[in-house]
Amino acid sequence: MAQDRMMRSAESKRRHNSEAGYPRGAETRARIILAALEAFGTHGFGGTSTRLLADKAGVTLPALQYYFDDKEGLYLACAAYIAEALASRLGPQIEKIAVRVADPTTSRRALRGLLDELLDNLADLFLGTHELEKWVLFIIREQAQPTKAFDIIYEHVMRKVAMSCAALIAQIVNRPSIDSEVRLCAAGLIGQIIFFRTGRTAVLRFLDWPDFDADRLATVKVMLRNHTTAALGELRKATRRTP
Amino acid sequence: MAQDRMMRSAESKRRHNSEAGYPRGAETRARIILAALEAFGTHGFGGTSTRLLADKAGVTLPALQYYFDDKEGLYLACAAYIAEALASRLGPQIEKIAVRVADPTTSRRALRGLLDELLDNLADLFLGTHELEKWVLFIIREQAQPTKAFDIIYEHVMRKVAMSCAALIAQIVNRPSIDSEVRLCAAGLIGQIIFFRTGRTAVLRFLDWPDFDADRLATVKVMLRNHTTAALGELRKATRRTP
DNA sequence: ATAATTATCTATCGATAGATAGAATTCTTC
DNA sequence: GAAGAATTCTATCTATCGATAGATAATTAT
Repeated sequence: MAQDRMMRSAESKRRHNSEAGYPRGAETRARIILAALEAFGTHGFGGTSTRLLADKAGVTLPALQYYFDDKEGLYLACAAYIAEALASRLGPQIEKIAVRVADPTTSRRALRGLLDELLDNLADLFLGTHELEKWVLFIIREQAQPTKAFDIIYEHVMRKVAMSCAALIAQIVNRPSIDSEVRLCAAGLIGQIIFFRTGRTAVLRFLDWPDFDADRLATVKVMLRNHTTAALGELRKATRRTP
Repeated sequence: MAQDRMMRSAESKRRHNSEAGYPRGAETRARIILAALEAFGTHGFGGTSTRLLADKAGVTLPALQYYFDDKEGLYLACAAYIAEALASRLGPQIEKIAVRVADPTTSRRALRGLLDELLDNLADLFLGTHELEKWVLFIIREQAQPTKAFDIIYEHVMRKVAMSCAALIAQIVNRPSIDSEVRLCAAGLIGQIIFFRTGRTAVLRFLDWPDFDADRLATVKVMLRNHTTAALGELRKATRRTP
């Protein structure tokens, strides 16, 4: 029995038993993650102290170790939370695209519509003002300097979205979706959106805009759509040259 | 006289007299900045300890306070260094563009050539492998979370580059360079390049590339050029609709 | 040469970082 | 309502943080 405790202690120092918990514990855990998401997004991992995290979450310091072992554990839990939240938000659309792409009767016009829908959705997600806004900062930081958290978000969300985008483009220009140029095009289109978020400060200053309000976001979307049309056109031209 | 010393001490705690220095001091100062650029870029401001900075620069801790007052002062000095380095690297090209844009006899084809040159240069700067590579990380971080350092870099470099790009586009599509759509187009084109750097990890993983080597960088540049052609085409079309 | 200035060092400060032990409390279950 | 598990607390540890004092060495000016 003492042996048993040693074993248990050896495999994990965690005191919190994650498989069996009281409702109150789960709520506290969630509260900590929500607070941490904002803090990590705003100040980064190094710039956020555990005491600040505890304060924002309305808990005492040891609660963090109790639920997440250590600071990094909490950080990774935030990444997992984001990955799941985004996956559940984008999942249906991605599945729908997979179905329509697999269906040979789907018209090119319909595929293009799905692509616009996907990019619009991403633009709203990254540039619009909503509850996810704080999380985006977390992702942006991970892009700039990937940690383990990046792997989590990439595998659960980014890869799927990019694949989805590439599949649509591939079908539209009649090429395999593994094609480098197709994937490069997908990356470029998605990247343009992401940039307007990562480079937000610079872009807004350059455009002399106070913010991406609804009207201005619409203007950006128009530009994105034009670029999509243009990019697909160029890609199709290239396809005809080397069929 | 004692009064005088008090006054001097009050106006600045800095012991290092920046206007009059020995050559050796200037060299040490430069060495610290170079080391700090890499460290700050890699670990961020909060993640870099002054002791690490001192070690990397081969100086002792108080040297940092001696030359830069405090950690933040060193950080801002890094930003100023980057701004100047980039300005001197891109300055000639920007001036050349200004001259050619002001000259009404410059052909549209020539303007397009200048635009491609500018974007190619930016792609090399941000995606190519060279001595500036470490500094880029510093900028990327500032994009994600702007501090005072961002203002320095933006005003000295980004604004000028973006203005230059917008001026070229404006002239090509025959619109004023203050036009929102023109600036948005410029931001989009530059942004695409920046994204391939900020989102480097994700992009490389998605494309299953190990790195942006010379060949692959060339492929990216081709895509950028296609997008430029396409974007200008769309913009000109829009101009004809609303002249 | 010597005085003044500039540069660098050793040693150490107070503050805060992340983490933990162990007691006290709350909740669930029987 | 008592036992036992889960949760939260107070108090504290050690390591490291950025910063400074004050002495010393190096360089230049007179």
